Amino acid sequence: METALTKGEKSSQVILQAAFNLFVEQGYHGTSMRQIAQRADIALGGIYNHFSSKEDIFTEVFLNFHPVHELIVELEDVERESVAEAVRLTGHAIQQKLVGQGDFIKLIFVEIVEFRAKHFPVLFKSLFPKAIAIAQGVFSARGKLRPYELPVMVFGFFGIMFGYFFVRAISRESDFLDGGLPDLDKLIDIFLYGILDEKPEGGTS
Amino acid sequence: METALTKGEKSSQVILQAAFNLFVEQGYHGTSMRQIAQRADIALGGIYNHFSSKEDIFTEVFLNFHPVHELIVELEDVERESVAEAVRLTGHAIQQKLVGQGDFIKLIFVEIVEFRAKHFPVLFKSLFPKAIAIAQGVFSARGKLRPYELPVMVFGFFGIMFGYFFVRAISRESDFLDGGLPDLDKLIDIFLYGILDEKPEGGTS
DNA sequence: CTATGATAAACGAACGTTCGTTCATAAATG
DNA sequence: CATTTATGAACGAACGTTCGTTTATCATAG
Repeated sequence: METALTKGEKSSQVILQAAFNLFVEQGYHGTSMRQIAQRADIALGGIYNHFSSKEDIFTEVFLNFHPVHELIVELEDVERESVAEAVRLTGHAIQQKLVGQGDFIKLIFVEIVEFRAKHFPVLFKSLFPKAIAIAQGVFSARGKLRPYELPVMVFGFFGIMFGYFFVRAISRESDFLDGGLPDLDKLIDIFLYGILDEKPEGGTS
Repeated sequence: METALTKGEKSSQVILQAAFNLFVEQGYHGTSMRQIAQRADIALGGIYNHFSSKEDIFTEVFLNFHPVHELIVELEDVERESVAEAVRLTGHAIQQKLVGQGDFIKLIFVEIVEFRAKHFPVLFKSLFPKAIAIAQGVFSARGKLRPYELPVMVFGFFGIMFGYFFVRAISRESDFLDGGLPDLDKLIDIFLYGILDEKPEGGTS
């Protein structure tokens, strides 16, 4: 047994994973402690040995138990040969990390609707400095840019990515698009044409 | 009294409005029938004279009681002198209708998370033909376009708008941005640079 | 290597409360 | 007066949490 976790720590992780899955499947108020207990294979009362309340579990899940922290670390190492390549690699890293790891965006929906985004400032403040540094790195890579302020470009890129995730989240649940998801690379290309002063090299179309 | 509504119809509308507000404030499972009754100023049991269940209320709210239907009608009349102007006017109309009328986007979050988007195909199918017609009209207005497929451009625009609403929804609840919302016109400009073969006239920067 | 005992963890019945819904009855409507 | 609408008490089920108890864990003592 090479696990460095005590039994209690192991149980906490199992509970958080079960809660994460249930929260994105049915929301916070739509998930009961009994469901969490059942999916974590732990007795109902046992949960309270590790967490003081249901909301305590959500707070822990929202602040720590998701892939955004790993994502930030990965993005710090992204190649920055040119703006176009930096943006493309960043987009793909986000897609792989957030889409690959299930419906992370839905956890944010839960936070906004069921908690009025009250935990968000805490998460945001812990990510903000690193995110700004990454953005500056990406958009100051070699390449002539139109004179947009950094936040405008960040939100533009952000919008393209979240629009993509949003459509994915809906169409995964009920595929009203006949599987016709938009091509992320083409969306990124539109963004690149939008911010670059000249045609970006290596486009998809 | 010039209202053409019977007492029952009037009550139905009051109930739907109360439910709409509560659902976007606290989600579906976070809202109780007693809260709806109280805010609509109707006795608890009286609700069931108009709706057969709590979910029936949500379905009605989600499919009919929101501003998207009016929005579609407005968009059909948008000026289409050039692609740039058509896109800008469309963006502003969406902003005014959806942001002005409160947090409509949060109703979609509730639908995705708490109902797994199960009502979405119904809404989508009722809007799809008109939406396609509008999109074709907007993007075939006078102006040379890069050779993107229509769905790619629609989703790109959609993403820009969605990202804007998303940031608004978060920062309205807990203003972690110090009120520094992105400028929608600049975001639309990025999109226009992205799809147009030449500089769009009348930009903001 | 085993025995011990304090602590940590797991258990599931039970508590008080709130939930969505129903019901008998009364009031308002037209 | 027949029908629609409003009322709020009542129902059983489900909720989050607590409780007394049992079981597991693991450093230390023998």
